[in-house]
Amino acid sequence: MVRGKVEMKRIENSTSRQVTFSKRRNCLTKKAYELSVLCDAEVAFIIFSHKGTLFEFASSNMQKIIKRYREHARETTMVNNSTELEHNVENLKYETANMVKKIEILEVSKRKLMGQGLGSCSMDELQDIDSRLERSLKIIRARKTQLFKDEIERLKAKERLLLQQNASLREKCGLRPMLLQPAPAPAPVPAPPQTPPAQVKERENCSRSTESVEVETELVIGLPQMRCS
Amino acid sequence: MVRGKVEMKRIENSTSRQVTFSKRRNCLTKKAYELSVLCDAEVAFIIFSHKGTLFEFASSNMQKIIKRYREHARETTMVNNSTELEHNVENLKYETANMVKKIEILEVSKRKLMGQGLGSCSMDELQDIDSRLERSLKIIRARKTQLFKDEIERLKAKERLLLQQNASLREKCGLRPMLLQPAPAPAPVPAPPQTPPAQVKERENCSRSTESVEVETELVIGLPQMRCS
DNA sequence: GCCTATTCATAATT
DNA sequence: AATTATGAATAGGC
Repeated sequence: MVRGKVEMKRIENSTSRQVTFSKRRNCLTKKAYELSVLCDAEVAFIIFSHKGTLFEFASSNMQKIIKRYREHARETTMVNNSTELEHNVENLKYETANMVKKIEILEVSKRKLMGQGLGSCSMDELQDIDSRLERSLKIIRARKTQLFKDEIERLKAKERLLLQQNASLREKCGLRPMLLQPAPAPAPVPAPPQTPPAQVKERENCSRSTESVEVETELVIGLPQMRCS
Repeated sequence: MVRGKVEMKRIENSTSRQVTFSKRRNCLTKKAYELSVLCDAEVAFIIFSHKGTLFEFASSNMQKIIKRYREHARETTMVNNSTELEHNVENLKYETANMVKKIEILEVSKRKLMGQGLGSCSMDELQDIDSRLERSLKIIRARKTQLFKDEIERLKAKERLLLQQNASLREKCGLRPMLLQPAPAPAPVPAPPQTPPAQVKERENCSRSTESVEVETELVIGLPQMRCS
C-alpha cells in the first residue's frame, strides 16, 4: 500500500493493528454506505474486533437484513435455523390449540358423566348419559362380581389344598383320616339391590355370571375427532 | 471520484449502476477480507442487490457470526428475536407435555367411568367408581325429574291461561260460562323403576322432589394437578 | 488526530 | 472486458 506494500497477514504490532483496524473499518463503512446509496442495494456488515468489540453497519435495519438473508439462505440450502424454529413454534401452537380443545371436550364430557354441568343438557342428552352410566355400572358390577368370584375360587382351591395336605399328614402320622366334610355347596352370590342408595357401605355383586366385560361401549358423544387423537 | 466526482445518490442509469455495483462490491469484499486478516477481526457482510440477488462475505462462518452478533445484541438491548423464539419453543414444549399428561389422565378416568379399561382397578377403586356413577345417576335423574316437572308446570300454566281466555270469550259472546272442570289433581309422578334395563325407552322420573342439583361431586381421583389446569 | 507519500479504487471510455 | 485518469484510502511518521 504505502511506503512499502503491507504484507497480507495479521499485523503483529498491537498498536498499529488497532490503528489500522479503526481506519480501515471507517473506510469500509463508508464504502458500504456508498454502495448502498449509489446502487440502491441493501448492505449490512458485522465486525468483531480482535478483542470482541462489535461494530455493525446496516443500510436499513440489521434484523430485517439478517431475516431476509436467512429466508434467502433457506430457499437455497434449507439449512436454516431461525425459520425452522419459527416453523416449530407454529406447529406447537397448532397442537397446543388442538389439545386445549380436546381437554375442554373431555372435561365437559367427564363432568356430565359425574353429574355436573347438566344445565345445558337436553332431555335426550340426559337420557343418553343416564343409559351410559347404567351400562357403566353394569360393567363395573360385573367386574366386581368377577373379582369376588375369583377370590372365592382362590380360597376354595386353597381350602382343597389344605384339606389334602391335612389328610396326607394324618396318614403319615398313622392317624385315621378325618371325615372330610363336604365342601359347602356353592352359595349363590346374592343378587344386587336395585339402585342402592349411594351411602350404602357394603357393596353387592351382580349375580349374573361373568358376562364378558368387553361390552361395546365406544364413546360417541364428546370424543374429539382431532388429528392428535 | 474519477473524472468529475460522483454525486452521492442512486445511479439512475441501470447499466452503469449494475457495473458500479459489481466493481464496488468486489472492492468491498477485498477490503473486508483485508481487514479480517490484517487486524485479526471477524467480518461478515450481506448485500442484496437492487434486484434482490444475495451476495455475502464472511471471514469465518456467516451463521456463527450472526449468532455471535445476536448474542451480543441481546446482552446489550435484550431485543433479541431468535433466543426469544427458542424460549417460546421451550415454554410451548413444556405446556404440550403437560397437556399430553392431562389428556391421558382424563381419558383413563373417563374410560373408567364408561366401564372400560377396568383390568387394572382394585376392588377399592371399582367401589369408588361405582359410588361415583351412582351419585351421577342420582343427580341426572333428579335433573330429569326437574325438567319433567318444569314441563308439567308449563303445561298447567298454559292450561289455566287457555281456560281463562275461554271463559272471557264465552262471556263476551254472552254465553253462560262453562262449568270449569276442576284441574285434575296433581298426580304424583310415578316413582322410577330401580336400575331399569339400558334398553328401556321411556324414562322414569325420580319422585323425590327437586332436591338441589348442586350436590357435592368434586373429582378427587384422576383430576390432574397441573399448572395449566 | 493530522500529514504525506504511495498505492488503490473506480468512472468513464474504448 | 481492458484501459486510463484521477480521487480515495491508507501506512507510517508526528
